[in-house]
Amino acid sequence: MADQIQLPRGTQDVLPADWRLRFRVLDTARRRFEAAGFGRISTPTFEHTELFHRGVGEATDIVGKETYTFTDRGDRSLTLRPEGTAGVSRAFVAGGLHREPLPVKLWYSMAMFRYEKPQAGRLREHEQLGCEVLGSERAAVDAEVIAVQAGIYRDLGLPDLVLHLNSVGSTDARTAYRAALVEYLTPFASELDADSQERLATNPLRILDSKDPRTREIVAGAPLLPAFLTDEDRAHFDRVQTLLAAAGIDAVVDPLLVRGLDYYTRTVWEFTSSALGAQSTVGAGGRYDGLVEQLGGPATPAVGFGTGIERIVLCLEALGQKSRTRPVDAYVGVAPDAGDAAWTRAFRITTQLRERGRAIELDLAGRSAKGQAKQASKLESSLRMLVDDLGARMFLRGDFDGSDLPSDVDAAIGQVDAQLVALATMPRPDAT
RNA sequence: GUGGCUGUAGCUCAGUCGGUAGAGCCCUCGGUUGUGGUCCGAGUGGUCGCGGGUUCGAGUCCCGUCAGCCACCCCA
Repeated sequence: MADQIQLPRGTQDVLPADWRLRFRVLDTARRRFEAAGFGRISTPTFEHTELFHRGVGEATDIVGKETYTFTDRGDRSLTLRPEGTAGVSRAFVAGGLHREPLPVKLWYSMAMFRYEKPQAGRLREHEQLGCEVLGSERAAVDAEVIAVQAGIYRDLGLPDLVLHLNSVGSTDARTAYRAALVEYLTPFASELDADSQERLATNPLRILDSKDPRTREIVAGAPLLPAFLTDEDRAHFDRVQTLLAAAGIDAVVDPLLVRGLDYYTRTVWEFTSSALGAQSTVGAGGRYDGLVEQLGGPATPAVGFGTGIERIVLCLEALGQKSRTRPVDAYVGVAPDAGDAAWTRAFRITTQLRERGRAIELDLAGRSAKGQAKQASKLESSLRMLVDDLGARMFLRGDFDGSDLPSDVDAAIGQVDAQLVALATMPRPDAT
């Protein structure tokens, strides 16, 4: 055998068994989004590199050191999307959605790419589910987006979730705060950890997030962002909290919460779960009132969130949850010593029952009669057919002889279908 | 990017002091059973992540490398 080709680092195959839980996540999200009036959107997997530089910010880790950037054969610089908001905002303008009744509500589920050191819950290619609402600065939009996100988690039954909430203020407030923070921190510059020293110049707000003990001591005495919020910012944030409370959603206000992307303004939040370990963020979001304009569109306030599907699945698995496959309605097998006529008959029965919407498993493995019976049981089929050259017999669970089906295929199918209807209205007999 | 732990069958793992690889599950077949559960038996399946080194001999010891995991970092 030739050498096996390994998975690229930080990627994964999603096998049928994995898809069962993922489908549940996607179905749940779709239901929640549609109930709230969201339409689905997809954007390209790669964009012009400039989109992320301008939109997300060159000083951010995600764009500064984690992108997959390449030059294509036409000498264009392209980047695999590391997050969803920039692309959706671009599409909002390019697709003329800004001329539709505002706000426009969009949801997506798309792969994201970040060159990071892989760990559980941290992949180089991962899938993010998320939404963006563009065209309204009302606090009700922030609260609605958070409520949809919380609703998805609640429907899925995610354990131990905590919503951390903060307001980073409007652009003016942030500029003023940033200046004050730099002024406070500069005398301590040599005592800060290396990363924070660098950020003093590039992205001082992120220093608030540092876990370095000495940096934290210094940060403890720093001016706090809430003091710099404008009256409008404060009123907006209060309103968001009031609405969340009205929706029965608990939130912990965390004045040190700062998000890693440059475009956030005002409300920012993060859902964490103790089930996840170090990568504890299940999903996070925020308002980004300046982004669309920065990308060349009309001034458009907006809010959104993203949540990692793999991390949700990890939470569900921590609960010991496994999703079951749909039980098959009937199992069709061909008698081991039968010939082509029997296979043709079995194939007709199978395809025609499927036309009626039945889930039918045809024994393509050519199992023994006993093997067929075992397999039918494993698939939770309570009805089984054994087809030979002359006709077919139908067995119910525990049935010894089976009953002969009409040799006419259409009549046989009608009889099987009627039996399935009858079984559906009866309690399923338990295996003994 | 920094530090640490771990890589043996499709899965979960055992493998002693270095002596040419095992179990359970899964899958297929057979037996038992008023026949699809139970139980019993058989079979399929592995260059021990990969590459070097030490040795008469390496799954086992050493070095490198790749990958996963944990913490940092970052974040969903």
